[in-house]
Amino acid sequence: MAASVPPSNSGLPSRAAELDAPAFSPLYQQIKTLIVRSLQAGEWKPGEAIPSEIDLASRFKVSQGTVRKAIDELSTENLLVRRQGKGTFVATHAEQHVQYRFLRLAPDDGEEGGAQRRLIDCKRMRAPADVAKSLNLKSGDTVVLIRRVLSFRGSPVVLDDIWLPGQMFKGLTAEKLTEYRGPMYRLFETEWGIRMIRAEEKIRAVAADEAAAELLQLAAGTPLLSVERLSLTYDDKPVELRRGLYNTSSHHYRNELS
Amino acid sequence: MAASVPPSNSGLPSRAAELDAPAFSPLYQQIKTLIVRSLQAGEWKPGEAIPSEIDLASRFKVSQGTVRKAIDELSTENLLVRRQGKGTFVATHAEQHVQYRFLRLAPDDGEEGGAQRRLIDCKRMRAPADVAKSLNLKSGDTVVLIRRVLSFRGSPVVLDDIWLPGQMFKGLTAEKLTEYRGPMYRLFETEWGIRMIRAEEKIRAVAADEAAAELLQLAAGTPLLSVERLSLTYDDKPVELRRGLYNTSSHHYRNELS
DNA sequence: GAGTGGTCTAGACCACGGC
DNA sequence: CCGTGGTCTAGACCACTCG
Repeated sequence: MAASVPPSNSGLPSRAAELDAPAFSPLYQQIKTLIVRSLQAGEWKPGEAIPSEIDLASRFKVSQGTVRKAIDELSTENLLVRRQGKGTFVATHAEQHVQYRFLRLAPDDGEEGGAQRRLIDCKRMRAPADVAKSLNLKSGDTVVLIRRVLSFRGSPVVLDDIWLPGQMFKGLTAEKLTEYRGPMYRLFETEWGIRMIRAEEKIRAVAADEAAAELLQLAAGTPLLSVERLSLTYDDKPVELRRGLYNTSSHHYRNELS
Repeated sequence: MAASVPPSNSGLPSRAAELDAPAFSPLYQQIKTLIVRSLQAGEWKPGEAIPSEIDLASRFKVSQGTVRKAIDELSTENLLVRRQGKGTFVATHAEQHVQYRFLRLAPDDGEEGGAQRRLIDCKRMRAPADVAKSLNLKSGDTVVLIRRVLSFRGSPVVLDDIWLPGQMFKGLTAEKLTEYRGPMYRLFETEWGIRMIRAEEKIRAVAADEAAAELLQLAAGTPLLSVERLSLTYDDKPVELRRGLYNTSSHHYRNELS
């Protein structure tokens, strides 16, 4: 970390031997990288507070303002959560102000109400080619397939097929899933230390096939929202492929554009 | 604008006579409001540069850092665009790095390729109740209804019904729409000074009815993505209701979650 | 070289939360 | 009361753009 005198870009990253590359990284960017490394290494766990800005500033030998800018960005990226007067905390999928941070489904009338989960299946198998490709696995690697249904006010609305790298999720069993109270992503954090940071979704309209129709209690051929979600952890490493079918007869997928 | 000495919240807004309200608004927030007012009033037009940070700082009698923070936020809200070495510019739907800033449809294979537009209809009428409600109009107010089809590589993919407040869009005719080259939102900016800032979408899966099926050249009953978009201008005032039907057989709606 | 945004620092003070 | 994040200032220097 460049000290007080000329901040002449003498930090850790950048300075790579790539010709004609910009190869300039501001100090606060380097601090960001260092903080993310610590998060990744588990130095501070989800829900815990990280050191205060002043502490971090002295640790990295930079001014508080520089640490502040780094934390600001990590905060807008939802890796950290600032709480005035209390401190800065590692973001978590539990106790998040909203449960189901990644589920964009909303009831047409306002009435929220929690979801009931029903586990249909949970097994280990060899990854199909397309799944392997999305998860950056070798074809033939083992994956966990979870199939489940979410119901709202008694009506089944979401059918999810969830694919996870078998290597990462050792000991994931149907029992663990059914026993656990709380969001699945919270279980992933506490049990395997895997945090979903962001996700990319591809959405289309499809007709319900026989299997889906039965599980969602509707007629085959009914139009359903198909939501394919690839969830990523630090460094944009993909760790979950989720294929959901949503019955949108009384719910909708909401999105904000800007 | 509070001068150099105690920045004791003596700005323009806040300080309202509302009891037990927080009633504290940081300086940079007040600056933000002032800048938005100028944008709204058309002091700087889309695509133009706004005054430099130093100029604005002296104009508002605050430090450059405070103006900077205000502009930073307006920039992440996509109202302004910063360009190092050149200045800060009013965001526009034209010449935006991507055309169709609000259209989240992507082809399944990477191949981009522009859209062909075909205008089906453009007429003025009394607003249906639901449309009036969404657009904050009185039922019976006149609205413009535009119906059009977007095609990619020759295949019709999107059928849009676009509802606009008649009062705001005086002189909008089918001719104007067909003549104009470039995104519709750009036309709205130049012709009526109306800028779409952000939008909210509700997405569901529906079956194609006869009319939609014919226009999109597919069988009735085919599952389609229904995208209802409410576009807002400054102050979150709704100015467009757009109901789109997307054929997602070779395209998908992409979304980023974080 | 002049002008613009971008980074970094140092220090003062304010608002909030909890002991 | 103290410690935390939040705001504001002032000034220095860097990187980018353009004439």
